[in-house]
Amino acid sequence: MVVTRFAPSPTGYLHIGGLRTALFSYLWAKNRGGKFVLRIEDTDKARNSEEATQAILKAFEWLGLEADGEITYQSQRDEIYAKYIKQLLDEGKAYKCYMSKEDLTELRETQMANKERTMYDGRYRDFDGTPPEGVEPVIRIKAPLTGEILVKDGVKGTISFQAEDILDDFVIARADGAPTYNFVVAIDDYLMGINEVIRGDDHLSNTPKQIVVYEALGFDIPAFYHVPMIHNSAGKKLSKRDGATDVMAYKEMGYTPQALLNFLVRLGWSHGDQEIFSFEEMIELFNPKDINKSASIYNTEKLDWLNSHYIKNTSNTELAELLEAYDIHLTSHDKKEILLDALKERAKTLKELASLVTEIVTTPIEFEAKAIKKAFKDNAFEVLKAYSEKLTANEPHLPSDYHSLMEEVVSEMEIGFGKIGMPLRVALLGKMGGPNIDVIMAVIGKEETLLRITQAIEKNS
RNA sequence: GGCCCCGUCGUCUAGCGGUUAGGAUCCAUGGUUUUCAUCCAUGUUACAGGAGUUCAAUUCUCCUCGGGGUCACCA
Repeated sequence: MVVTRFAPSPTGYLHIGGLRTALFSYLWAKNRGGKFVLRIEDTDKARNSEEATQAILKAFEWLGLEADGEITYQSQRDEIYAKYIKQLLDEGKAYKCYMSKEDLTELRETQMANKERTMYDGRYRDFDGTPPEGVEPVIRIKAPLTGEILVKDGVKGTISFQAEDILDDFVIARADGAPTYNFVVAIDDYLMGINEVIRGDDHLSNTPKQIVVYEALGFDIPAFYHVPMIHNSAGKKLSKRDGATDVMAYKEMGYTPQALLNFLVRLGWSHGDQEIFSFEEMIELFNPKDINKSASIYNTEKLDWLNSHYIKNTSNTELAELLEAYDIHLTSHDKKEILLDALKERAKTLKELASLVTEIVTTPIEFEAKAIKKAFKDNAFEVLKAYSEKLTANEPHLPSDYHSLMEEVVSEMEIGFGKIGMPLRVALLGKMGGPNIDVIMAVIGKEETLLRITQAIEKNS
């Protein structure tokens, strides 16, 4: 069974890049009928926070990505790691290194000065003398010093590293006994049964080290898929400094989970020419072998397009519910269908949709100068008054009712349609643009329409 | 700097030796619309460069250039 994972360190909110690799992992697990598990890498106590973990979980919940099984917290697994450290020590595959931090720094500086590769010199690798006083040792793993390490990657192909280029006896446990990242990752992935690792390609150069751990412990090596980074417009790795990378910020901006997921799945992955994917289709069609090799630049133009697409294709009932979050209460409005049908094709985000609704249901307080100049000229007020009289004498309900009355005025006064449309529009909204006026009137009703016409004439006479 | 990865329209991408190099987005223009938006149509724009291999290279190889990632007792 395929088991994939997402393993964030809880140092902040869930960001776009993390979400994409999580999505890929989730999709692949579900495609294979396998499991997607979550592991919180919270070994760095200074930088981690419980709020960050909760923020990540909340984002997952919003997007409908549910992890299978219990969440694993590395901070609760010290005993497990200690056991494996002891095992390697006992087997002579790891050793205690008594080199002080100062000596290490000095060594590194010397190497840098000589333009050599900075690496541990292995001075305690075969040490069997008396340890120096007062130094708490770190544990180092005996890494192969020569030979080739192959990383079989499902995205990039097989990558060859030379041990002498990249490896030294790296630390697996700090002086305080805390295990290090490359060590625990390998152990956890193995113990959690993870056999397909999908992660950012910034981890590619860590992989040989993890392979060293896998091999020292006799673990099976999982399949790796290193997905390319998402870059900012400057072409650099997307970071929290780039703004708008908090997944939950997209909720606040009025994006739907469906649009965000669709946008992200197409960043670095494609299925022919298809652009729109339902969640079910993503699961059915996703395969990590189709992931691109090259990084992509983060640009939200397409997200806006997708979001408006999904808004247009969302039922009015559901939209009304989503708008509750913006303090717009339409769920029991009798003209809900008419209103939302007219507005949903003009909004890129739910937030925009909310403000469009507000614009219509709110009586205008101000009138745009440009609009007044263009609409309230000639006999505009005469036309508006004529329309008011028509309204008063009738009981219109549907947009078509209001429209018919406009037609009557037009034909009786022998004017063009624009002569009534424009002034009426500005009287109703205080500005140009917007949905059909008959729709607006049907939504706000006869009384409100009359009121707005009256006030428009009063305020602009 | 060492090591590793990458390089098709501005952006997201299709392509897997022979294509008028396709789609989407963006932008522009036209049509529809009383307005705006939607929608429809049309259009501009790309194989980083240079050597090979081949009858034929966007596609395979090498080099150059460019970009990125990574080099901790962080994860």
